[in-house]
Amino acid sequence: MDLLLLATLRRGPLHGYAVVEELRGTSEGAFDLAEGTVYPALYRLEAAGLLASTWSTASGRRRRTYRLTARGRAKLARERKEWRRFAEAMTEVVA
Amino acid sequence: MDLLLLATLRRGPLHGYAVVEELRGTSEGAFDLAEGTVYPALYRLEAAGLLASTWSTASGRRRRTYRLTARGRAKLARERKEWRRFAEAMTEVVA
DNA sequence: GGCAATACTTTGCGATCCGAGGTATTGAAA
DNA sequence: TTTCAATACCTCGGATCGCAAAGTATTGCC
Repeated sequence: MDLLLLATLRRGPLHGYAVVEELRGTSEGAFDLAEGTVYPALYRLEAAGLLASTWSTASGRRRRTYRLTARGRAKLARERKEWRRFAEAMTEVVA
Repeated sequence: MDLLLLATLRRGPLHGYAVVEELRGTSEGAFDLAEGTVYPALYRLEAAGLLASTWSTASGRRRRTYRLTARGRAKLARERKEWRRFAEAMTEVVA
């Protein structure tokens, strides 16, 4: 989840709902994450200092927009490495 | 976990402890799973009818040897497909 | 005799995913 | 004009699960 969210925000800030839709889109439905999953995960990442958020209003709806912090970018880099290592090991075992 | 264990047993039966060692080996330490993880997972898979086990004794030590059932093989095939789909989606998002 | 390795078991904590329900606003359809 | 889908957020509770930790028992080496 952490990697998923950090990666989704790597191209620029997005608000929570947009993150959900982005993930539904780019993964062709493979990651159809419930809001009850994504929102708490975003809070967690912000609490950990990996994301920062700001409130705004667009067409009468309040939005909370998240962006990567420096630590978030560093974490993303680590997580990507870890994912590659994991995927390789899986391929090795499952092959 | 399920995929990991089913895949490890696809070449033939192994007893629990051997499964742990096998996973440590083929993944070059990437999957250093605690026994408290593997044994309960094996019980779960057996309870689900995906594995079957038989007791034996080798050099004074009792062993529980697991093998894939027909349903286990079917499950393995499904899980492999699912893994590939997941890995592709991850690559798409993380790329 | 002691200690590492083999082999299996159980308990309990912490993390986390998700379904389900809730609030509020906008805009289009009926 | 009322209703409903879509947008956008929040929160609770159940269920699962990985793992650390501790325990039992045997063999075999030092």
